[in-house]
Amino acid sequence: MGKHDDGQIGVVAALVRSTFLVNAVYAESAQKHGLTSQQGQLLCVLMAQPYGMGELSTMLGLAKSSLTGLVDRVERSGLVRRESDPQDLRTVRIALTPQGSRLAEGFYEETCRRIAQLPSELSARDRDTLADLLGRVVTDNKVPVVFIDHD
Amino acid sequence: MGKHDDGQIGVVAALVRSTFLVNAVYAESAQKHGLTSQQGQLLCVLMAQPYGMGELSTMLGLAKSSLTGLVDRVERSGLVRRESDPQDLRTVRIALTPQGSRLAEGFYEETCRRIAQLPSELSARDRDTLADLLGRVVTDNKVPVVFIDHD
DNA sequence: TGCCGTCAGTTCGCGCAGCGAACTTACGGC
DNA sequence: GCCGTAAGTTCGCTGCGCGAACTGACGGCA
Repeated sequence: MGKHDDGQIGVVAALVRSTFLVNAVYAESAQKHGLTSQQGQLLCVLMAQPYGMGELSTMLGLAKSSLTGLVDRVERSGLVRRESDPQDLRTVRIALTPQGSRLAEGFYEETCRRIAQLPSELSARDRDTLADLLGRVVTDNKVPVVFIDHD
Repeated sequence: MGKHDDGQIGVVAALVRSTFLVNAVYAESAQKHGLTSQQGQLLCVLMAQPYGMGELSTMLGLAKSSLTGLVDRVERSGLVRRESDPQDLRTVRIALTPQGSRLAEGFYEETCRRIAQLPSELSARDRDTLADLLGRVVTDNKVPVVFIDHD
């Protein structure tokens, strides 16, 4: 923690400030697609597969009641659908509509492009190292898969 | 971008997911001090020195009208004060009150501690490397100093 | 069969966050 | 002294997030 002799930033400040940066880029990209950050995040999670409200609540770290509203708004935009499970009438599965799927793809693609540009000054080798180290931090801390990798 | 052969995560996903992680830790730490993330961020910025509304607006990436409300709420809690500049009666300087300064110190200290724990599985050497690489990303992209390093 | 604890999700009321448009006041040049 | 401009505020709006209370369905168990 704290500055090093050579003026290098501490790992804590680096994490916080890069978070600030990614937040801004993410929000900006979402806005260009008519979404909020939270809505974009929801769509990205649903790209993998449909989930129930409880699962989404856990993955996104939100109270169930917060999720109801978020899904409501996104459903109202026609991007998502509540599907009921005939096996268990209590549960609901949130799935992307075709329109939502298209929008999610577009948002995901642009967001990836923008975020990929952030470390563009780094060498390919350094980017790999960064991905490795950050990836280990992420897995060590059991961060839910709120953003997937595609091949 | 995309997964590597060895299952390593891509740099984009690593950035997004670590951002998600830091956001959560930051919010949790703020909450323990009776703050929201945004209020905590404001206090951290003001730890360095007082700023005008316009400067804060730029640094935090918010509209001026958004800042008015944020400062209002924090001022109402007695953490911050609007000081008027006799040289230019239009401008206002936002400064921490003694109470706000104490709270900011406590919040900052705990947040640093928590965030420092995130890469605790990494070797000291790897943490340094991570700090270096992320620090370069941050400076390359001209992220405002929303979180400082102390020695 | 009927009851009851539990689980999934929603509703409600609240305060915070963020925005743009319109406004107020002060500064400073001419 | 006037006018363009700059700094902040106000207003009305939507979205976000929470906890407490509620509804309805499931499933065990007698």
